[in-house]
Amino acid sequence: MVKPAREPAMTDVAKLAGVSHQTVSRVLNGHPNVRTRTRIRVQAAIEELGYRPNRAARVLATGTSQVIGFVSRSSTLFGPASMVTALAEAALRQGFTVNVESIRTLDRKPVSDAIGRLLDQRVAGLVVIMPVDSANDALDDLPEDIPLVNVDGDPRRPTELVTVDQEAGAKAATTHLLEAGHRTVWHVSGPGNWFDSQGRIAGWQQALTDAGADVPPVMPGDWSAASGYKAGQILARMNDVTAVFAANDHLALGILRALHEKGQRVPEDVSVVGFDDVPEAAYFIPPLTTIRPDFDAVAAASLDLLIAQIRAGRRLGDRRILPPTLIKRQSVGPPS
Amino acid sequence: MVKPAREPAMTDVAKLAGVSHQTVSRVLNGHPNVRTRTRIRVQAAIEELGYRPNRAARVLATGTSQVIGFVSRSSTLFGPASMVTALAEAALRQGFTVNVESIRTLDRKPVSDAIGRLLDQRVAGLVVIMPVDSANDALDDLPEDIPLVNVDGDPRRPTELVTVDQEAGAKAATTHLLEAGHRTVWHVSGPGNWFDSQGRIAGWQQALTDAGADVPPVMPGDWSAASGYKAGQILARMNDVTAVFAANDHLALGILRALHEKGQRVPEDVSVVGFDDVPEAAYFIPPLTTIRPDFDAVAAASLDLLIAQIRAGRRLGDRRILPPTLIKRQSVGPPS
DNA sequence: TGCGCAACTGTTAACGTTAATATTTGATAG
DNA sequence: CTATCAAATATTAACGTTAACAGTTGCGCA
Repeated sequence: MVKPAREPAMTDVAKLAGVSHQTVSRVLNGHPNVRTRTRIRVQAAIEELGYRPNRAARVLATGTSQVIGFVSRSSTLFGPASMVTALAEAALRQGFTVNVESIRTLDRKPVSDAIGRLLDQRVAGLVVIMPVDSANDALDDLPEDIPLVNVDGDPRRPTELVTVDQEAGAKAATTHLLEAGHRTVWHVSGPGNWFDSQGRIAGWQQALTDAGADVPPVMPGDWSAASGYKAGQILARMNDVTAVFAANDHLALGILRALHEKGQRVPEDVSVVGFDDVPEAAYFIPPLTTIRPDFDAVAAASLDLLIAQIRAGRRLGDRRILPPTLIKRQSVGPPS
Repeated sequence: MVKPAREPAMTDVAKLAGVSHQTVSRVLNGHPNVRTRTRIRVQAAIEELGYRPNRAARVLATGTSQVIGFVSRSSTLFGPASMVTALAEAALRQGFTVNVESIRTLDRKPVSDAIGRLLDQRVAGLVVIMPVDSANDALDDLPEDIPLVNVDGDPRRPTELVTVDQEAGAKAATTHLLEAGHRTVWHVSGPGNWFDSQGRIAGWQQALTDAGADVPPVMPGDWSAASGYKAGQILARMNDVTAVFAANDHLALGILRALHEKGQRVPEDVSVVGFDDVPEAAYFIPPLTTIRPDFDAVAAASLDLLIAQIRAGRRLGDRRILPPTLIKRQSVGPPS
């Protein structure tokens, strides 16, 4: 008579293999000092019973899991959305799994709660995307010793940080436009409370002042094509605008459309550069010159830093600033 | 002397409150038959110690967790990417958390492995996005009684299914074009092994035959703007093409660009309709008429079905086919 | 043949919950 | 005042692992 009511546990395997459950545990965890013959017998028993170790029991016994907690604002923004899957995949390669807490707003309270829920599950470490100030504050509530990587966080904060070099990217974009012969470059920015926005504004300003060019006022946007479109309508009316650096590709898309509607040709009348290199950017009208951050590299670096901390059992204060690449397409040309 | 080495456990709370740990458990789980006075005392003790229950122990004791497993191909496609966050958020509202297994390919083996890892963690249920056949097969390996919802899966398979009504959407798109006066409508499709593609092709054909219109050959694409561009170049060369239904917005973007390059105006010379209503679609040149599926609703429905199963303790065979909406913009007009 | 020591294996006790069962308390009816 | 019974609380035993330690083998060497 079979009794399939309960899933096989370690003791069942042990009985079948004629060893103690501890030996099964040793085989499972690759401990040395197990005779090859017994190892094989145990593995056969595992196979035969279709035994799978119970994670919860392991977590309880060891006090830690092979799970990484991930906190981010729920969003269909290209960057964050790519991060979830890239991270989950990178984690898998290292034998970890990812638990996602997706929150609506980046205020301190919800972020704190989300982190709390993850800690309750004894996650081995945390990767958080905290691109604005309010969210970063929540990190103060954390215990000191939990491994943590902050993606796109406050560069001034002394946590482990992984981020794209926003300033370098913005500089490259701006310089590229100046080198094409433009006297100055306008900028349509992201939301002011995002560190990414701040970095891109800083890089743009830097490039302009380095070149001795005028620094026009920042046109504020919010990452959306809609806000790019609004800014674009204003820019299209001013006849001294020949070059625009948009803080991301969607803003650029809105700008392209506004320029098109006002009869301004790109790049003949106005040159445009974006940021992100979304997969569609190459098919905008015209194909968009843009800055490409490597999101896979960000995910991989985040995981590297996190796993190093997990191994070390403490924070390491490491950080990675990844340089983005300028992708030249047809939206940039000399001024006419 | 304080000993903060160990985190407070239920017994610590019990001691402080002067009750047994079982009473603490009862308070925590909202069981009846606890005197108000003791409840308050226990809660005070919990507060004072900063006690947080250990999930792993609970999972071990109950045999189930408040975690939902999510399996999907790692991808930055708009649909799937939106689903992760939408689902995580919906889950949170119901007191669940989401564990993501993101895999590179939808072959049977990796899908099976991913599901296995989730089962090891005793997830309460599974939400899987299995838009192609090979992946669906992996579902056969599952135990019968684990709650499961299949998003975008095989409509012919007898699992709980949540999906957008692809046929209805495609029909609406095609009919909209026919009603604008076009004699027929061309279709640039998604990859042939996706159920979504199949449904959209079927709906498009149906609408055409219902209207007694010619059914042109399907132009195959792969969801990418690049493949849309290629198809668009071919379409632009044929002078009897006046209307195109693209299987998604990115394909449509590529088509728009190809038409633009060949000097074909949209919508004067050719009308185009997309599918998905990505946030940028309203800023294409021209703004794209498209079909909008409600991804939040898909996520919410998935969770509803899953939770119903979890409560019932078995599969229920329920399914939800959600109707999408036609969003009219400026890429459609009468033939000239 | 037996000694010693490493290699291997087994035994027992955690880990922190919930479930099942036992006990105490307190109110109510007689 | 007590018997009864429900409500409230306590006790004990799982759940399935790993850790710590104890015990047993077997081999090389004297």
